[in-house]
Amino acid sequence: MPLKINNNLTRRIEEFVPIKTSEVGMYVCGITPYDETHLGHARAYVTFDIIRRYLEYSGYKVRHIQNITDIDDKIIKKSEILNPKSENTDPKVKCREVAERFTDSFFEVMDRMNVKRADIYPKATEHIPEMIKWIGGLMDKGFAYKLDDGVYFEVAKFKDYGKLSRRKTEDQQAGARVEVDAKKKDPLDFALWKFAKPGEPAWESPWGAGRPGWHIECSVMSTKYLGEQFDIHGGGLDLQFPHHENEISQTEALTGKVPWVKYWIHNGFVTINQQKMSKSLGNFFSLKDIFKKFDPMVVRLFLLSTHYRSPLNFSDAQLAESKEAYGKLQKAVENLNFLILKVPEAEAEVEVLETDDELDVYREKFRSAMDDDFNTAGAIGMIFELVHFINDHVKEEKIDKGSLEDDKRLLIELCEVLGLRLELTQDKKMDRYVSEVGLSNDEVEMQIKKREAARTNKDFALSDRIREDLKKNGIILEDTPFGTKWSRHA
RNA sequence: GGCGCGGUAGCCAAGUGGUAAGGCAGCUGUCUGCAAAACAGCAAUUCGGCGGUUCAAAUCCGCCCCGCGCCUCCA
Repeated sequence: MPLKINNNLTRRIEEFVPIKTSEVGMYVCGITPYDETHLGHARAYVTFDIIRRYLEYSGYKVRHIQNITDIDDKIIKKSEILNPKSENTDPKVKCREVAERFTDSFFEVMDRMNVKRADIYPKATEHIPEMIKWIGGLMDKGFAYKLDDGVYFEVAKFKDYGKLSRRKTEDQQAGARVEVDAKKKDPLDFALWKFAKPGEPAWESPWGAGRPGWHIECSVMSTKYLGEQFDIHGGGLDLQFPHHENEISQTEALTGKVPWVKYWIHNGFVTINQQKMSKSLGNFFSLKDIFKKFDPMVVRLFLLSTHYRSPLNFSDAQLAESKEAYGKLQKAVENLNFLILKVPEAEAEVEVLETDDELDVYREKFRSAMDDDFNTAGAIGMIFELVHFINDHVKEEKIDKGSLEDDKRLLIELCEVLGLRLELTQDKKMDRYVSEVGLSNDEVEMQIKKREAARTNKDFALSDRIREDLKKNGIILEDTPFGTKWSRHA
């Protein structure tokens, strides 16, 4: 079954056919680093991480570019708040400090969420000469004009304006909520270059010192690293208009190559109490705060439990559900690890082969869910069906080590496509546990031996007490036909 | 005013014509010294409402109700 993608440009589910046979160029709109990364950002970047991972799983080589808007009004504003005003400090340096601080923080939380790094993270400030060249080109072609506060793109000159967001200029209530700049030829015209006010960071340009407008960087940097036409461009749904619409206008106006981008993908919002989580409403939760309560993998599972285009409502109760669900996945692996150590090799080759065939069914079901516009919710359902199969399989009398290893391999494989680590987090927990509480593996094993002796002597009061004491220290004991299994739960 | 998303069990959520995945919570049973985990079973006779098309509709069409988003910086 071929991969199908909901293309926001055509508003259709389309078969995915990249421009080059086996390589995919993907550009994702990145952050403006002026504040902590929040759950809404996480949803966007986890979504595109899944798209990238699944494309790679499907055999494509993916070139993933994600920009960092390291200069803009919000960063300037923040630099003035964070640094007490000082005439001696270079505004560019002040802005860079803000951008670097929050960029570092962004990478830290994304790494914890197991989001794969893009191939390149181009920064706006490092592409100023290219942007100036583009703006000059647009001026030469008659798509741009200069006012006393900047250079603007003239929307009326670009006949396809609105093709992504399905907006007609005349239908919009221009100035409904934001005052229209009377000097602009049309309220929809947008800045390509903004002239600097005193004290603002500025770069020289043929039109005057200033900084780039918001949209130009994405056109310039995406085409620089992916070519004048490429496969996928994505970001949050809130970027569709005006940001992506404007990007299309200026790019296609300049290059004349249509379509600039073949597939447009937008992820839905995270909401709180059914309202959009956003900086402007102030109802956002930073990932760092969420991680104080929930493991990053739990957050990831939570984000993937809804299709990427649907709204996703955030609440602690929902995350708590995801935590339980994630625990069930971990439990299955723990269980397999335990049994793999205890169970002998297969006697008959035949049984192993049968298991392989059965496992393939789950892989195929998983793939067909993912092929359907990256239906992670469906794919997770399939993973749980596999877990169910494994838990059932494990109870059979004739289980052998080889088929248990096959079970584990597939479970890990599918979770890995979704970026869900099952074992590593567990290891991290153990490290943390040992360093914080100081109960070593050997000490736990010793307690278990003591308890086993007590059970043999039918001293259940003692054995239960040992189990209780360990539980207070986060060690869970479970008795199985193969002996007592233990695990740590932070 | 324009454009768009959604309404499926107590909660979350897949499913776009063939008779309701999965997760969480709950109940019953099996297993266990007791637990835990797991497994088995129960739980929506039904998919916001009303009509229509069809042998067949959560899925297609029409109308209506409700929640939300974009049109402004935003992932």
